[in-house]
Amino acid sequence: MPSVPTTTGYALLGLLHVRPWTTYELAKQMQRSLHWFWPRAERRLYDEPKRLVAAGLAVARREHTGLRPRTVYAITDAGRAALRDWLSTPAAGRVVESESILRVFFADAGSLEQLQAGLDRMEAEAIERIDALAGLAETPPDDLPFPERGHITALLLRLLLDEELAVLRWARWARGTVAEWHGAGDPGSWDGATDLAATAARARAAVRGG
Amino acid sequence: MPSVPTTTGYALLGLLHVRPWTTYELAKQMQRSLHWFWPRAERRLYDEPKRLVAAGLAVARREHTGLRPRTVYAITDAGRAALRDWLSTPAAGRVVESESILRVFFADAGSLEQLQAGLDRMEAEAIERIDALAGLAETPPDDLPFPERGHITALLLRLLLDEELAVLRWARWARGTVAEWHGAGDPGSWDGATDLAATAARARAAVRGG
DNA sequence: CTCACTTACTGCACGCTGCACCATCGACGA
DNA sequence: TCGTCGATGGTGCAGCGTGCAGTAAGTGAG
Repeated sequence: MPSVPTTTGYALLGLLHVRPWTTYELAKQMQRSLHWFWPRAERRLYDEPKRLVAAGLAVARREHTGLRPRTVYAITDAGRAALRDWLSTPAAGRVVESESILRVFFADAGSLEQLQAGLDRMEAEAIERIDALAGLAETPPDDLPFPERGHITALLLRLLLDEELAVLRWARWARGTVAEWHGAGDPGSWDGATDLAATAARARAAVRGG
Repeated sequence: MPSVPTTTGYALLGLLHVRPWTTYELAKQMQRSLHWFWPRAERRLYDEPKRLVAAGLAVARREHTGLRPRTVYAITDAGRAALRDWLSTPAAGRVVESESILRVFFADAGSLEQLQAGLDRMEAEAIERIDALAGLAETPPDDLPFPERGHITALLLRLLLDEELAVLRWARWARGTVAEWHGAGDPGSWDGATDLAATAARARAAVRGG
């Protein structure tokens, strides 16, 4: 028996709370917005709504475009109630998965050039993501699909942009730092311990300084 | 046929490159370090090394503690070569999964109190993680398990701490901001659009300013 | 009319998780 | 000496989730 609903189910329910969508629209919307903090493959979005319907949290309506069928999902009152309740339950912790960081962690198994290429790639990825997020942020309020949700979008985009900026700044700093190393396993005269102590002190101060 | 090896397989191979480990030690080590950027359940670490052995990238040695058997894994030359080659392949993009952010995104389906509790929870989680990371960072160099890898640890801890600090600062700012809202769906007189435009401009400037 | 792109899905192998379950070892106190 | 508790060292299984291949119809540009 599946655990009705999963977090992904609630994510879909949240979208349905805004308005009804076809499965395809749900999938696209997922890529455009939820993708940044709840990435799920398109494949998932063809099974999950069926479970919401089975649980009575949504209803499906079969429609047609010419001969081609399509399914439109809408939230039910039970669905709205479930969504509201879910917002009070404890959230799972934040998860970061990064192959790039993993490669940095094992950099001493390879060459300095490999490490530098990885850092360049991380900087480029951060810039790409910042460009995309800034593009979303610069959408004039009149063009927003759901202007009544603009304040929430503003809140979130600031978080996402700040996270990416932290990665970007780090990548540039790291690139400059490793440029002075003698190899991936040999930092030359760079004093990592002192730098790290300063970082830790800065972090402790930020925590206190709240 | 499995795709030998998966990224998790290379992660294990990277650990074996440092020294041989028992499965149990691999699992614990995974929780302590890789967990921050390549989280995998302990369960996985009992199957994955077997595949490395099957592929000839590692060897297993059965040992005994009294009657209880245990398996010690070590990397092979083929394993070292595979790891080196992997470091040159393109990395998958960074993935962030956060139920907390998801709940903020759908905050207008609930109450202002629910949103505020979520933000408090995010701040607390960030502080927890910063404490843990700062604790690692403050380990005196003499106590490091692998002092020859200290420069890499210093690089990484700075990234992880900077990311968490960005979340912490945002959570505090967001908490102050929503305190003036009239409801989760009603920002009162708060001008999110202007704030967002400023954030976007700041981000664009940071990208250029490299 | 053709071709490329979008819309709208299904099947399947495999990665991965969480939980339940099993068993031994070592240290500690009653 | 016995009980028991935490660390060690695993396996089985249901179910979530991904990526890719495959199928098919609508739509617009040239």
